Amino acid sequence: MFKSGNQCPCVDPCPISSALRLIGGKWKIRIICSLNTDGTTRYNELKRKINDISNTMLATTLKELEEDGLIVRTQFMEIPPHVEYSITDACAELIPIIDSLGAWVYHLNENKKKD
Amino acid sequence: MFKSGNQCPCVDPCPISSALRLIGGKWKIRIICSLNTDGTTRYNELKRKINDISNTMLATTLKELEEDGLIVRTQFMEIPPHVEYSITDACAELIPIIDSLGAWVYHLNENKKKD
DNA sequence: CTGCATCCTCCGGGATACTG
DNA sequence: CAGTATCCCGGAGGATGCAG
Repeated sequence: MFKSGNQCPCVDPCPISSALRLIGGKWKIRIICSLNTDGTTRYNELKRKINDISNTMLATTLKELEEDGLIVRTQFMEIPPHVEYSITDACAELIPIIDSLGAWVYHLNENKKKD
Repeated sequence: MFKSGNQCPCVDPCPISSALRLIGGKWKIRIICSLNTDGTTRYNELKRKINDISNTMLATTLKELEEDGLIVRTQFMEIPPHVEYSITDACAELIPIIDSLGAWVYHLNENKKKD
């Protein structure tokens, strides 16, 4: 198993690179953070909150996140259509990790200002 | 300041997206992990350890990592040239974070197998 | 040994229009 | 409302050769 505390094996598949593929790309973090902050959200609501994202990218990114098990899609059989998205428990466990990533970058930039 | 524990502000510049830009791309994690595991390493040694990387990508990626303050380049004024690379303290602080990312992906995949 | 210059390919991502 | 279909472009990344 993968023991936390180990160094990256630097072999394929590198688990860290796998993680970066899951949350990489231009929009995934934005979507995850939005769903985490505001909870369950509908498609068009999400589109309004995440500025400048196109339908193409929102739809394909949501599909990828769902396939990777990071978000859940709930479809209500109504006319007009009604679909809701929310993060999974696995994705919730990711939040503190990416949060510490943000803190790390903050400190990195603070130290650069001193130069 | 950026307080750990906060949600991602989902505004530009998102600190998490900034972090992903610093360590994203095809080779950065590989290089960081290699330098972290093996310590100070010369250019060609690095090229041998990181399989399939071209000179173009190794050189440009190393330069980016150096500009971002993640690695240090030490040049010895010799003929033939002798250059050594190692991670900075700031980069060392990143290791446990990306390590927990790896652990997170591992558990994500384990849970998928049960389906 | 440690790179840089050049050229090329592929695909992430955007614009626009259309649909059940 | 919640997406698909289609076309397109720029930039990340690869191959090869040259240089100090």
